[in-house]
Amino acid sequence: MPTAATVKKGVRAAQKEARPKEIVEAALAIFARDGFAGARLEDVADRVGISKGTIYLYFENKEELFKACVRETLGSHVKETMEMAATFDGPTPDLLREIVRRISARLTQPAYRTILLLLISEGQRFPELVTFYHSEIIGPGIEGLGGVIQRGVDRGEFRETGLSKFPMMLMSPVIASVIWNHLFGGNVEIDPAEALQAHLNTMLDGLKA
Amino acid sequence: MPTAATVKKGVRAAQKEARPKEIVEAALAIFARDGFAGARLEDVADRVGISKGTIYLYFENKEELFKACVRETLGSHVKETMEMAATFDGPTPDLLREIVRRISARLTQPAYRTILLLLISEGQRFPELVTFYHSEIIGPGIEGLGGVIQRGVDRGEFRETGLSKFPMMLMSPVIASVIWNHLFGGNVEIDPAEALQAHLNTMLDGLKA
Amino acid sequence: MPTAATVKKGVRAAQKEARPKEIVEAALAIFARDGFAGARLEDVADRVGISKGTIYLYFENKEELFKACVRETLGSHVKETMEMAATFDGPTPDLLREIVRRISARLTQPAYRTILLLLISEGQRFPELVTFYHSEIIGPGIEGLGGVIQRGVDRGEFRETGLSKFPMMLMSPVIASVIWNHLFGGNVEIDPAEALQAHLNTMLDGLKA
Amino acid sequence: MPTAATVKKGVRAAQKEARPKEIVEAALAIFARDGFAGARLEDVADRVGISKGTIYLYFENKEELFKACVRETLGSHVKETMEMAATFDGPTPDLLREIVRRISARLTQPAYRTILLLLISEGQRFPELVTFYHSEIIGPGIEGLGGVIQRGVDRGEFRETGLSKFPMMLMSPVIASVIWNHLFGGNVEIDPAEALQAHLNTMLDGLKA
DNA sequence: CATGAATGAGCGTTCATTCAT
DNA sequence: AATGAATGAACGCTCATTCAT
Repeated sequence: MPTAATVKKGVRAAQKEARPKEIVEAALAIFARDGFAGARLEDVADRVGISKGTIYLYFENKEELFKACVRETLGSHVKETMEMAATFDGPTPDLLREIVRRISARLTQPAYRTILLLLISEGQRFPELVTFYHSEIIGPGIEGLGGVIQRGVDRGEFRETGLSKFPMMLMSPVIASVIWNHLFGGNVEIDPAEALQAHLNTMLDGLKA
Repeated sequence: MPTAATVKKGVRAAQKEARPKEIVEAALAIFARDGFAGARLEDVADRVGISKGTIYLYFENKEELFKACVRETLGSHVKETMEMAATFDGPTPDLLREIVRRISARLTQPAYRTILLLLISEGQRFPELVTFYHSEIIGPGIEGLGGVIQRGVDRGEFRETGLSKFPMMLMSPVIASVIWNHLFGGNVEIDPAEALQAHLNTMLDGLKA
Repeated sequence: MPTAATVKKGVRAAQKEARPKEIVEAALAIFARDGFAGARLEDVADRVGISKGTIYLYFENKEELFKACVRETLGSHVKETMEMAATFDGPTPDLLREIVRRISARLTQPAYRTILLLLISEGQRFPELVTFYHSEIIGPGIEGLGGVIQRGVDRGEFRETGLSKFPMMLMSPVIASVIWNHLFGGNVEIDPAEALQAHLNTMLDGLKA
Repeated sequence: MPTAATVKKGVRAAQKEARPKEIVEAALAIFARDGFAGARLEDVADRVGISKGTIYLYFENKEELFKACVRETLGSHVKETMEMAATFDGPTPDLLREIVRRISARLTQPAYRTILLLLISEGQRFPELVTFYHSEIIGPGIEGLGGVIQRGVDRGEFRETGLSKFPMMLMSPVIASVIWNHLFGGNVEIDPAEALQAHLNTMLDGLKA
């Protein structure tokens, strides 16, 4: 039976456990707006409603906070998608569309987009993050997409084209439109899904055996 | 034939005239490495072999120096390419290949790549640069590529596809590969020309009427 | 009787509350010695025994610190003196002596002298301070002194003289002697009180009806 | 017969001789506006229409330039006035009025006012200037005025008052009104001559035997 | 656990001064 | 004599980080 004290403690404990996530979320917003060097930890603290010092109870320093932002957001979605692909049982074009759609959906989520853009900007300064990103996301992604294209060729659905060498290029319209919207969003917004659709349509026609 | 006097004068004058370009080149390297906020003007100065104060003889402040870097590097190459396209007289696929090849060649020049990446990172903080970039490069580029695709459709060489709505997506593999190499260059380098080639081959097949 | 806790808290709180005054005092000394432009905030910090950055926890910038010095020191003494004058009930010469003595006492306090001299030096760069000074000190002072002279004339104690037009000129020997001592103090010090006495004696004789 | 060359040389020589005075005049204006520390030599150079470096052909450094400004402007007017006084042959009040009027006229000349204010602001940093000022202007002035007052007492025109001890206090309304106008000139301008007149009238009545 | 006052290293910018021309 | 490009020391201000409470 929880006493008043233990209840309080429970609230506190819950708060304490939620803190890192709160901080990471706030930090993500500030890093997105100001870049790594330009971001001020005070702005992060203000956004969470805590004091600057508190951040240091959960993260060693600014750099570690940044890394946590990236690691936390990335997750292992691609791996799961690829596992799905392995058991897929239908025409390869449909499979390809589904895979690309999934990755694209992920890439265009606000938090993920932010991370993508931050990795582009700050990647050089955080090689371990890039390595992490590569091993978690990019490597499996390439392998998976490559496998699917090969499946299409093997099943006589696709011609043999240079694309098998650069399967990640299938994602290029999504990446390009994310960047496009980030830069020129104010003027002409591109719908990444639509751009991707158009791109895929053309590509799949081009790939057709 | 220059006299001693003109030579002497020339040395001074030449040095002075060369300064801004030297500084911009050095700044470009430092900005590329450290970002705008992270860059130290002292590093720029050291790279040129001058003192920090000298930078201020040529640029009002850090921000103006950054803008100068962008403006200087961008130039008006796209416009010229598009003017070429207007007078081209042959099969549209060939024209498209040539245009994309040219833009791609430009985009993959080291200085230009740097600017591209810097615009992605810092564009939010320099809206006028983005506007400038849009009006000098992107606007004409879209218009030009769109016209060429339309030309193909008009001449019965291309089918009508969604691509006419997003002509800039033709460049997406180049942009994606530039970013790819920037991030993962250490691991798996993509040759943008080759990636582009593969992409174009597939696309043009897909576009074929 | 304060418990250990309140004492502890008190020490902190007291320290924090005392900081602005400490800084202002130190700044006053440095500004007096070096002028506004010549003063170094590091000297101010050293004088208080804090670090440069700490000043910025209490004052927005050098200019605001300077303004705070002036505002803090000026106060509203003149107004109070003038209110006293309104209820005075005796011969006007005695009243005039008392008023001038009071203002003089204030003007010759070290901090006040410093401010007076700083206003002379830097007033042009801080028009709002001058306006503040005028409205707090000078305006009421003129009005008050003028009223007292008029009182003397009305009561048949003073002749009508040009002095009614420039009542602040009654203070001129004090101002002049403050400046005199500031400049030549090392050589021949003037006792402002004595100078004022001599001046007033002569003036009051001259004013006598 | 001067050739074109010698004429040119003559012009140059004249120019060269005029330079220091030009520079001092410009410097005076800048020092008056910005104070010693705040003044920029480039502003001085711009005002003359020369380059920064040229100043150093005529003055060792900023400090010497400042000193030159003061020394050049001060001159020895007081001494001459006092010599006049020695041969004056009429009622002492008239003599006193004349002397004070002369000094006052000098003190209110723009250049001289500027110097007076600069000495007040910067005197502490330039003790030798203060000494110079004292020996050239103040010392003779005190002695002269004191002598005149004594003359009045000796001739039975003045009473013995404390003023003989502080003869420079006779000038206090002029000094005070110069400062007054410097600070509050925008609001209520005082005519130093008129203020002096009023002051003298009262004083001389008060001094009357 | 949380605070926030304090630190101090660091950077952008200025400007008196120098010196090759 | 005059220039003006270049220097470099200095200073205002910021902010990640620490630590006593």
